[in-house]
Amino acid sequence: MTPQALERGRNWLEKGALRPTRQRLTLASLLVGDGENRHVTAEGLHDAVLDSGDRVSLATVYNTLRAFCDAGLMQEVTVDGSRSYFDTRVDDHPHFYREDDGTLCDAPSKGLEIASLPSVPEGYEIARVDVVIRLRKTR
Amino acid sequence: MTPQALERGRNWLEKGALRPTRQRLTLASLLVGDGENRHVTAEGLHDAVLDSGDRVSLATVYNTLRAFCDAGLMQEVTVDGSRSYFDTRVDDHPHFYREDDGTLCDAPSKGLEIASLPSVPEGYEIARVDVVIRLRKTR
DNA sequence: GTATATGCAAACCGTTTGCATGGCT
DNA sequence: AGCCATGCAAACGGTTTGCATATAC
Repeated sequence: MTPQALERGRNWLEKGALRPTRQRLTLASLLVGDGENRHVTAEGLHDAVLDSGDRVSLATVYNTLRAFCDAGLMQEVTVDGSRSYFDTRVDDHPHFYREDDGTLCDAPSKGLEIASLPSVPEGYEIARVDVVIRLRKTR
Repeated sequence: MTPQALERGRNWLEKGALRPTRQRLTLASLLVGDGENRHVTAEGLHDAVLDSGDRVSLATVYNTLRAFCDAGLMQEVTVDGSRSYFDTRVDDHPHFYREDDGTLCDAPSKGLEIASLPSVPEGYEIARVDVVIRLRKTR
């Protein structure tokens, strides 16, 4: 955990008006410490914490990821019914999902062009358009 | 359960090379008996069975929906981490998801136009493109 | 007769919650 | 001091599974 990563984590928490507790700083640094977008599962992030030598309970990882989402710092992405993914990038953008290893990553959004959207039923408006491009290994 | 619905269910099972047991016929008739596409959850379909006066165990509903998917008769659609949806329409098409009541339905695919797709990572090909248009009530 | 499907209840697994403790401001 | 965050373990809900029974072919 570099000082810079910690600093980035701290700023990020501030942006969400969340108190910089030890656990939140640990998670935040792992998530945004290098300035890259990240796609994690609760379990995966928990493992990453343990690997880094720190310790945060799994329940707190869940609660904290939820708190990050509520604060608008992250976004929940649904690609696989059995697990939730959390994305540090919060704008509406397409994802690649590798079916072989369950990995999620950003798809270059410039490549995707949606020319038109179906007309929406009366009384409703579009909250978000989720695009998941499922990838399988070529054999 | 009309004779015609039963007949449709029977043909549908045949298409998937599945034995026409009482339970499968019941489910099949409810799913394709009127020729319309359907989007169901296991729980919802189970309720529909009970409402129709028949009886199939919930475990069998789950197992049978899975069997239908394996046979290529249905498709699993992931929109909400907490539940699985099953769709009788098996081609690649966009969905409307009403966030207020958790209802899933087909979006008119003619309305959606994807002009171009992001280039796919080396060694992978596109298995499917899932498009879920999340709808919220206008207030 | 043999393979396969069903039902039940128990196992399962990711996630959430209640409650007592500890830490931030 | 007061409020909010944390940890643990237990609860939870949707889904799957093991095994004995029943059914299609």
